[in-house]
Amino acid sequence: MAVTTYHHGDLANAVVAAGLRRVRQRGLSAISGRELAGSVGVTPAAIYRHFTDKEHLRAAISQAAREQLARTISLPRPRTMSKRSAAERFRQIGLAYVEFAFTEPLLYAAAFEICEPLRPDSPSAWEVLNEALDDLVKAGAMPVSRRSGAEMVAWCAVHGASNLMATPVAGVPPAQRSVVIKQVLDGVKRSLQITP
Amino acid sequence: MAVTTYHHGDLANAVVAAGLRRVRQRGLSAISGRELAGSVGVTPAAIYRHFTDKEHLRAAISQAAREQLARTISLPRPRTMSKRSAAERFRQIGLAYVEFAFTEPLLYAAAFEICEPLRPDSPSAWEVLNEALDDLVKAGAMPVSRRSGAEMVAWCAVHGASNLMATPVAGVPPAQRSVVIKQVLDGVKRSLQITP
DNA sequence: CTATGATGTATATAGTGATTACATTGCACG
DNA sequence: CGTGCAATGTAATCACTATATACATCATAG
Repeated sequence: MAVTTYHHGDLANAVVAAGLRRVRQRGLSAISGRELAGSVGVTPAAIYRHFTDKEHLRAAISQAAREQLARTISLPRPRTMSKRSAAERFRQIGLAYVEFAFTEPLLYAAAFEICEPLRPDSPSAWEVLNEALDDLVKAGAMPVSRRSGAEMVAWCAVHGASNLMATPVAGVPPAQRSVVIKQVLDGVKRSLQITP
Repeated sequence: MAVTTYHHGDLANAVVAAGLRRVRQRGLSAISGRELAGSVGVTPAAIYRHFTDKEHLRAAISQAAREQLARTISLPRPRTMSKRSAAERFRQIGLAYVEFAFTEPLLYAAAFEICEPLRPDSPSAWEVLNEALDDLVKAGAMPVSRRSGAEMVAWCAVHGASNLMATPVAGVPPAQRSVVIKQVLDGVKRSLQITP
């Protein structure tokens, strides 16, 4: 295999991967097609063979960030679930979500900065959440009557918390964040009448 | 007063105002210093007498958007408040928040896109919310024990709902939005044990 | 008045997204 | 086995943008 080939072979993926790396440091709005092309060892115009637009490129990167978030919150799912383990897993998923927003704030922001759904190639965060809620009902840890719309109640709370704390618009000192998260998660639990 | 003066007189404010107009249509990431300067009838470089950076300019516009949001949710506050009216006002504030995110999605997004706090010159949404919560406690519509951290529980839910529905990352058809909002607001009410 | 600092202009540079014409190459089909 | 064609990358170019510097104009304090 030659050390350098005229054709890259996997430019689209390579560019998105490089884009993700860049986003983690400078944010989605700071990426430049030229710089990305350079970092992959390719001419700027080559990108336009794989992405119609810069917006298309950014959308692909945003999509990749969303998939990374989804993978992060896809906690292992035991075959049989007790009330306790279902509730615990649900909580852990929420924690993983805000933790992702914390440790990778720019990546998290990028994930929701563009939402034109280029079809995903892995289960979305939305699907992970719904599965966990179904498990709660199946395990008897949540009344069926609360199931409808529960995704939104839960996601809104967790997503809002992540948003507000990842970029400090509210004056929440970092030391207090974990207690805020606890309050929010307890609020969801109370609101959805999750029992154990 | 001459029809045209060499000195504009109020460039900083004029540029931010023009920026807000632009943001409502194309979003914060689409503003260009040159175009803004042109639309105010001034040379591009003139902006840099008032803003160090393009980032500084964008931060000022974002800040202005935040102030507009805060004004929108600053509903009139009756002198004396019953349990019912306090709870009702609290709910209306939440509704006004998501409604703002709905009717001006790009402005709303811009408000939280940059959060370096250039000091505001009007009460923030945060302050409006805290005032409403204090009123709830004073009116006896919410137990004091729930007051601590209540801002976060409420804001996270409403902010999350606004975020998720203003840019449709979740597949929520517009017709169902109002019922989702109702569920979220009811969830907050239940979580904070607001009584009437 | 007048000079001085604040504000706007003119001009220039480097980097950006995008388009075009051309070069190279892998691969399907004879 | 070629070989020709479509896919992919390159070179050169254009219009636009942010930003810096030197200069013009003005408002106003002394």
